[in-house]
Amino acid sequence: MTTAHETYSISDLASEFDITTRTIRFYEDRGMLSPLRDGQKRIYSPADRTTLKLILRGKRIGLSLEESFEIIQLYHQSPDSRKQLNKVLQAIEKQKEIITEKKSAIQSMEKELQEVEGKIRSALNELDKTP
Amino acid sequence: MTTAHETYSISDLASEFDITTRTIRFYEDRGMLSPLRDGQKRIYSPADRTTLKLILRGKRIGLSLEESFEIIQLYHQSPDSRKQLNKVLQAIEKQKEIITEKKSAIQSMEKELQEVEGKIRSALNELDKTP
DNA sequence: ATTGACCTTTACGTTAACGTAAACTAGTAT
DNA sequence: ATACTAGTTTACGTTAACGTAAAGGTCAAT
Repeated sequence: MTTAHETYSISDLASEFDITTRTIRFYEDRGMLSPLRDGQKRIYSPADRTTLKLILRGKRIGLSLEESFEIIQLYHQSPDSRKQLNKVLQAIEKQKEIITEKKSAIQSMEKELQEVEGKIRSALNELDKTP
Repeated sequence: MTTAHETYSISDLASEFDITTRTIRFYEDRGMLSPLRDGQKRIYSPADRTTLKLILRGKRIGLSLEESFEIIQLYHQSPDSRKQLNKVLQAIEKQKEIITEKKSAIQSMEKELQEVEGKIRSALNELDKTP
């Protein structure tokens, strides 16, 4: 079974994720992407694409690039020693806490939005009763 | 039944939420807080405190101050006309979509973190088998 | 009356995360 | 040959969200 070995140009990724090429180069500057080169041109692998996806997903839930990068490094790394493995486990626990905190913030917000919605809807119902 | 009518100084709120007074004044500058005054001093009500809490919660899930403010205005407003009520309903739907999007981003991230954790744990188990 | 704790306004400085423009290159199309 | 399209580097500019003084007011306590 061979892998497709797909590649992407910088504008491929830019248009797919609706960002500018400047943004992608900026992430590279920050050490978060290291695409291959065809002469001068950057060639992105599926792994690069995944990295980019993770960065953008992190942003959407309020992670800084630095924080997203920490998580990404957890993926792209295969530690061997017990010591290394345990370090990674600790890092994962830390990230899970952060995520848990965000989850609860979102849940509160969702709950309150629904409360407000309920009030609005009953106000509308009142208006319907006695027009 | 009387309400306690509690008040807070700026540093009360700053220390409670672990932010600086500068931050609180900045939010006021942006029109998100409008505390009463005792002479020069700012006096914050429980409603102000709630507003601040909502701002900070918004931040934690990646909302800009502007976006948080939109949500806050949904709370602190009591519209009367059917037209107004429907507008608010639309705004709520919009916010719920945003929140839903963030929820799914968080869930993906949580899921993947647990996958990585699983791999690490089984790698540790392997090491335990043949030491 | 002076120290200290807290408050105020005003204003320039900083960081993250890009935006924007200039000047250049390399391949493709007419 | 020329023009177009997509890419490149370099570098100054911008916005959001505060940080960090500076200079001063107010009130209680020593």
